[in-house]
Parts: sequence; structure tokens; C-alpha cells
Amino acid sequence: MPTASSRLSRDSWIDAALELLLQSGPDAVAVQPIARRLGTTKGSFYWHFSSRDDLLRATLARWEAVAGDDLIASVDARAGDSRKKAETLAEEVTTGQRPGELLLLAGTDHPDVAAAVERVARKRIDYLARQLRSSGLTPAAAQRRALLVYTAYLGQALLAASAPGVLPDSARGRRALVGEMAELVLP
Amino acid sequence: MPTASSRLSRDSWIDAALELLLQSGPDAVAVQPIARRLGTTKGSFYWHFSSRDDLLRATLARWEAVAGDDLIASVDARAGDSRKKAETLAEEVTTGQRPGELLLLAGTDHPDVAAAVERVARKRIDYLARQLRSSGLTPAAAQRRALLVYTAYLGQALLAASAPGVLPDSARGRRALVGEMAELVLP
DNA sequence: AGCCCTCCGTACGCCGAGGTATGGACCTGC
DNA sequence: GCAGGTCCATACCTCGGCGTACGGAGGGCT
Repeated sequence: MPTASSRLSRDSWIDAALELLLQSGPDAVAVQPIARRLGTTKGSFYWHFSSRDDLLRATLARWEAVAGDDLIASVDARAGDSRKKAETLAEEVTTGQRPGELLLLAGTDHPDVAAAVERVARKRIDYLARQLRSSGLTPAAAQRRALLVYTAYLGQALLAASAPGVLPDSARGRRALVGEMAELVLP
Repeated sequence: MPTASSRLSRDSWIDAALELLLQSGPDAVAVQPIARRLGTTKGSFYWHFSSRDDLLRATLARWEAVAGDDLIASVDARAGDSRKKAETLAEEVTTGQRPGELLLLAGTDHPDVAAAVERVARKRIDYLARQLRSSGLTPAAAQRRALLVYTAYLGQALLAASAPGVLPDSARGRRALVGEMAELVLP
């Protein structure tokens, strides 16, 4: 929060924008609020960016890297067999989901948003499918069931954000749900 | 689109607002756009409603009735055994979902929205659980699996809105996914 | 020292939203 | 036919967003 270096870079803006994107969704990526948060003004912004849409695109690109490749790489680096890895990704998707991220997924007319969302979803599902194949499923079954598992986790994240009362109260109970889904999907 | 009766009622406004809510989410429930769509002005609006929030609350109440009780009653009235009914509800939730409805579910800070969403989710899940019990599951298992089924369908609706490319192209393929989920969840 | 290029603060215009005030059209009952 | 209530159009205010113009601070180079 301090005036780190008095002089801002393009990345400083993207960092703050990503934080707001994950917190409150794409509509929160607005120039003036971010400027206030950074303790600066629009004069700085329009030197680093050509428009608000320019910032949004850059922020989405950063999100895509973090939520897609980085997350998968982090999951894959941890110990465990295929099933454990699939469950870890599930855990990340359900509990690690930031509120604004769901607003991204909930569909926006912005074409760049839709494209980024689709690429991230595909990467995650393909990763799940690879783990399921390693656990013995045929490629076709693994693909179908990876989709089922991923949608179940997305739905759980959705309910956690909007209707937490219908989910188990305890983190243990919610993990048990994840486990039961894995149980059902594996032979 | 015609000037139906030149004179508008409170319900006319709620009808139009619900349409926009389901189409583009709660932020789209705005006075002036709806007035334009109805071919009238704010002068009419502020006679029937005290504020924009008044309209939003009324629209949510209507949505809750339609998406909750009415939908379940409609599904339940159709022919079929418990499993068929559960699949029918699934079909409605996945394919019948309007884009704006997901924005409601994706979490909003508005307390009235959150409360309405939670009630609707609970009704649907409880209905699913009743069908699963009728199919032979124990009450506890039925409740857990109803939750899994519902989240899988919500997630599918989410992907349909934001990343349709990762879902099967054909309606047949998507129905097959629903069927596979039912298969997995029943003993 | 003088210059230039980088970076940012200030002030402005535009638009579209929420909300208010007011007057007038139109029906309704007496 | 006329008085009063119902319904709505117009004009106006504020606020907050996007985008632009312009000028000035500040450091590096010669």
C-alpha cells in the first residue's frame, strides 16, 4: 500500500486490476477506482494503457496464466498419485475460487473474456482426464468423467459463493463430498 | 412491443425486469433501459415503485416463484418414475438456464439476492434428494448425492454459458452426460 | 547548465445511470 | 360538466464512469 517507488509501471496497474477482478468481477476493473487504490490518477493510467479495455485484456491474460498453467503446474508438482492429484485440483477449484472469478465464468458478452475462460477450462479438464486415464479409465470415459468431475466442482464453488447454507458446514464435510465424487467416478 | 393498453401496471414493469434479469443479470435491472423497452419514461416507473431497489426485490420474488416452486411443480407433473423426474429437472437446470440466472448464482453482495438464491437451491436439491430416496438410497446418501448431482448440473450450465466448446456439440451428447451422472449416482 | 524524454496531476467534456418536481392528460363519479 | 384521483411525460439535478488536453516535475545526457 505504500508509494512503492513513486513511479508506477504497467505491471503495477495489472496487479491491482487482477486483485479487483478476482474480488468483484470484470466490471470492477475500472480506471478511476484502481487509480485511487494506487494513490495516483488517470493521468498515469492513460500513459501506460490506451483504454480501459486495454487494461482488461492485459488483466485477463495474466489471469489466464495464473489460473490455468500456474495452478496446474503447482498441483502437479505436489506429491501423490493420479487420484490424489485430481482431488487436489478439485480442492483448489472449489475452495480456492475467488468470488469474482465466478462472475467471469458466469458468462459475459465480452469476447476476450469468453475466449480466456474457455482456454482455462479446457486445460483443467484435460489435466483431469489425464489423471483419470492414469487411473485406468479408457480415454473416452476419462474425458466424459473429467467433465463431470469438473462441473461438479464448479457447481460447488458456485453454491459456496451464493448459497453456502446448502453445503456442509465443515471443511471436512465439503472435502468428503469431493472424495465421494472421486469414488463414484473411478472404477 | 405494441402499446398494449397505453396504461402500465406494476406487473408490466416486473415482467420486463425479469426478462432482463434472466438475460443479462441483476445489473441489467435498470430503470431507464426498461422504460425505453416499454416505450415509456421514468415518470411512470416512480409512480409504481419507490426506487430501483424496490423493483429489484419484486423481480427477485417473482424469479423465486418461477425458478423454484413452479419449475419443480412442472417437472413433478410430468410422467415418469423418480429417476426420470430427477433427469428432467437436470435437463431443465442445464439447458433451460438463462444466461443472467448464472450471474445471480455467481454471487452478489446484495443480501436479498443471496437469500432468494439460497431458497431456490435448497428447494431443488431437496426435491432431487426425495427422488433419490424413492430410488432406494438412504436419506443421508440421497442428500449428499443430490448435492453432487445438482452441482454437476450447475457447473454444466456454467460451462455452457462461458465455454461451450468444452461440452459435447450435440444435444444428444449433453443428455448422455446427464444420463451418465444419474447412472453413477444410483446404486 | 541546458535539454529532452518519461511520467503523472489537473481540469475539462461527455454520457448514462438514479432520483425529484411539476404539470398535464385521461378516466371516473357525482 | 366538472372536480378529483390516477397515471405518465418533461425537465432538471447529482454522481461517477471513460477519455482527452495540457502543463509541469524530475532525472539522465551532453
